[in-house]
Amino acid sequence: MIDSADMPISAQDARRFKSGQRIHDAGAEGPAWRVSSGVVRFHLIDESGSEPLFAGLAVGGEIVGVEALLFGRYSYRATALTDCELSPWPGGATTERDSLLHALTLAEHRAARVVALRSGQAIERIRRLIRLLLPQASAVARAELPPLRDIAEITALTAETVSRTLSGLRRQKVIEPEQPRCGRGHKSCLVALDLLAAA
Amino acid sequence: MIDSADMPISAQDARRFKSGQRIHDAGAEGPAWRVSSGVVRFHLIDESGSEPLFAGLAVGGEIVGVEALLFGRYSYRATALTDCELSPWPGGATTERDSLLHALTLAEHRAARVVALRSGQAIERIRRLIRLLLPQASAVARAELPPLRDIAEITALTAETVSRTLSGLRRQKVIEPEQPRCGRGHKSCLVALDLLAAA
DNA sequence: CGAGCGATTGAACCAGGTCAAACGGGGTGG
DNA sequence: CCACCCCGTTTGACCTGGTTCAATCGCTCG
Repeated sequence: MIDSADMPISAQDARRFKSGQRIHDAGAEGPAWRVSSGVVRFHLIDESGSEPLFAGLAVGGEIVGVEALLFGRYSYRATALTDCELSPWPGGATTERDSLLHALTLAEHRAARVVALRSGQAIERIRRLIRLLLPQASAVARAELPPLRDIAEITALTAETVSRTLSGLRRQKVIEPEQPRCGRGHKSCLVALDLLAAA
Repeated sequence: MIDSADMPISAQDARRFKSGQRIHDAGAEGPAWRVSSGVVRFHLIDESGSEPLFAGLAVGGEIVGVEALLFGRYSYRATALTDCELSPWPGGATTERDSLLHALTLAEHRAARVVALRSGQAIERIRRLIRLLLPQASAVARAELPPLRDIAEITALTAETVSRTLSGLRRQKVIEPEQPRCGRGHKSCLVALDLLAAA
């Protein structure tokens, strides 16, 4: 009612997270969320105290944290891979049944997506990930890349390999430097899609 | 009514598929299914005519082919990785809402599972896959492995590497030979779990 | 300015890929 | 019944893409 004029439906209590920010932690309580934009990354917290394992990605439209609706607690840690916006789910006006089925359909694609990000040579994996990070569709687009160690974790490569691969892409003018080196605030180079189609 | 005496609830029209058998094809019409036992493998049929790409696995309890409920057609090809049993979904007595939420929760784990199968060294991947193929829980268990090329595809290795790795495991008595070499009917070696815990 | 952290770059190494050959069992046809 | 073929598996030799280890750079923040 109050401020929902130009927002997507039922986004009144949307929450925004900046790249790298924690969304929820494994074992914590909270609602399920619908991703309205951006990319969310999941971690499986290993019981044996070792560091969290990459466990998946969710993109716009998908639901995260459903298990909390059934069991009361999240199973995974979720962090924002890119800046993103989430709203509590289910929410608003959609028919619940269709909403659920749609969510389930999207969830089926999640596995295929991460598989693709770990298939083929380093350069193919990274191109696919960059594509995923770009705002959909548009033939030429820009996006800010996450820290190399995150890219490495998702693609099952090392940060060094990612760096070398990105350098190659930069040399071929597939992506633009724009911030070649980084300091504390993790921001990496921007990307131009152009040639990326040939993945 | 004829043969449903000792079957699980709502499994009247369960269908059994033998390892390697096609369950449904991308673009075909049909119901969604619930996997009651066994492991189902998905393929994404590449539009450009190349061979199908591995796109995920579903295990007991999960729902496959939901997209057909919304769009009328399957998005993936599904084949039986192990002998398995499916029944049309939704079916029977469960509260539909809970059933959907549960399905959605399981779907969230699918991505984590395939990621794990493509993480770490060859031997770890294969151990994880074997674990997945074994009937749950039981400390010592047996299962028949799929053809090496299937294992290779799932773990993002080559059939040669899989063969060498399995030979190693056989040498270490982690798995048992039982059918070391194979002919036309693809049946591979059987497995004993015992040492598999140390994955 | 100095510390800290991520990115970059180089050099050596190795796990796994690639190519090729041989094997073995089941199925098929004679 | 036997010979042959097909196909998945096994094994070897070699090669390479990516990892590992380590040094350096650059930016940001204190």
